[in-house]
Amino acid sequence: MKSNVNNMSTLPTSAPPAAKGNVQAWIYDQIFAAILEQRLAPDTKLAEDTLGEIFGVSRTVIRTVLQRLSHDHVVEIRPNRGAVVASLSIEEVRDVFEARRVIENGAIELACQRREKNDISVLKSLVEKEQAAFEGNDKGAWIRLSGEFHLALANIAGNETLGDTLRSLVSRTSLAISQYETPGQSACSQKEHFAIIDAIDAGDVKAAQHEMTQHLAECEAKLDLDEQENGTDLRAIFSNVRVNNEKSGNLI
Amino acid sequence: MKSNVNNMSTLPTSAPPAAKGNVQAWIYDQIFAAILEQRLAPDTKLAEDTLGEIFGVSRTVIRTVLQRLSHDHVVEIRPNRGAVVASLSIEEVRDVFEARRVIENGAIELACQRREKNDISVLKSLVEKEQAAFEGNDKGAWIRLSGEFHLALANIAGNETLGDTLRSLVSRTSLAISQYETPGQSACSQKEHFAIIDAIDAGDVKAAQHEMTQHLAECEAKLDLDEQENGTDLRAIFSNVRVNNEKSGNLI
DNA sequence: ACAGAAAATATTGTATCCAAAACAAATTAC
DNA sequence: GTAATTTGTTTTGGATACAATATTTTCTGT
Repeated sequence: MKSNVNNMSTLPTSAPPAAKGNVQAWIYDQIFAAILEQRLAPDTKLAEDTLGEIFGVSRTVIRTVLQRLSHDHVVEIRPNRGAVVASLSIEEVRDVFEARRVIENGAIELACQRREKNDISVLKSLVEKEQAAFEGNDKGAWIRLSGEFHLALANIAGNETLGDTLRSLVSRTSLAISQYETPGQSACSQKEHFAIIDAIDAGDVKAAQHEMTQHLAECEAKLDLDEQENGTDLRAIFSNVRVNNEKSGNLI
Repeated sequence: MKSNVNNMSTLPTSAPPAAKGNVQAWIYDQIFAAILEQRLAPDTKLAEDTLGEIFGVSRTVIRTVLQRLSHDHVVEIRPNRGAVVASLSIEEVRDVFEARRVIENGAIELACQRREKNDISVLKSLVEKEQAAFEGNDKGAWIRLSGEFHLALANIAGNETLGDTLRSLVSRTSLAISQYETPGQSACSQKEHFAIIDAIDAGDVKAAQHEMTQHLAECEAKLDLDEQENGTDLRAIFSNVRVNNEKSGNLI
């Protein structure tokens, strides 16, 4: 009842259609995976009717799936205006990384207390798979496996609540990457992952936390998070400009 | 755009019916508040039809609301068997408190960095309201305000993601209390809240974290979390008993 | 030709309807 | 009388129909 391998919080993969009755879960996974693997870009409209036709179900079930996805912060539902693939503001991306630092360092503390013999080897084999995907240029698999490593870590911590929270944050990190990544910058994070594993293996909480903090900071640094022309800031950028329209006609 | 007072993650209160169009949000708040204030006990069945009649809407909107509540882990939806007020296992309660320790200690670190002049007084007035509710024996308000304090703290930390996560955890804590509280044990947590505030006011991260850890541990200790006869363990408890039915007739 | 208004179209929100599953009751077999 | 099966009722899951709200297109006046 308190094993480390059951009920693991995992990321959706493009699994087979599943048995009957699970259509809903299957569609959920399909859309989720498409977003995480960046086949659906942020702000893409997700019309209920269209999706219903694609998956051969009515709007009803699409609607519940979209609601679940919006709870995961992976799609955004705007009242009366439908759902779109979520788009994170720079502020939100910073928050997500900060939250991850807090939660994952907490998870490390617990993982060091509760780790069992073969936990470390499980982690290592995950990172090896990740490395293979990276070297094979399978970006989708790489992003997914990279997240899977962090979830496996939370899993060793043995706290399902914390694991679920992290799952949501990891998904949003993938979204953030697809939105803000800088072209050539996909460096190998596996080295950092191995460093974290080694510190945990040695039972050195502080060191592991330091590596994790470092790792997350590097991930964030690889993104292009400089404030630039967003729709909302357009006004500020052109604050010096004064145009002759009827409302500001008395100025200048 | 980065104020500490806007977009605060808050607990639902029995607010007025709201404008038109927001019926859904209103019903959500009504049910949520009823659960948090313990007017709806864990495992209470929440039939779609009944709720629809009560609130004068169709099952469709009730279903949406129940789905949202289940995302918050406040109700549980069992496939083909409807929704009930969520009931936490002892394991889950422990996880929730552990997760809160991790997240709230992280929030304290951030709050100490980012606190502004009147943040402390806001916290203090919240705890004073809490004390009033406690002394006035208004248990519903007390539980809500007690949670509100923790959310205000996360709010000062200025990380909305962390705040949302904590909101969910605080709700589940209320549920845990209603399920596992020991009769006479509702001691005043206000003293501990004030201690946390003072430490933050002094900018002493370590001390504040220590107080928080202590506070959460005391809350958890007030609950009756001893393993006892759960339905699942009945079999183990009566493992010595052998009854004469056709299947075990050959034994004894 | 362009801006604004108005009509047409498309999409979401809600209610209702039907099918499938779960639950409760009653009947039957032993 | 008890256990199991069958029947009837209730409740959920999903599809469709209709209403309300956006969005797009067309039309009109300057």
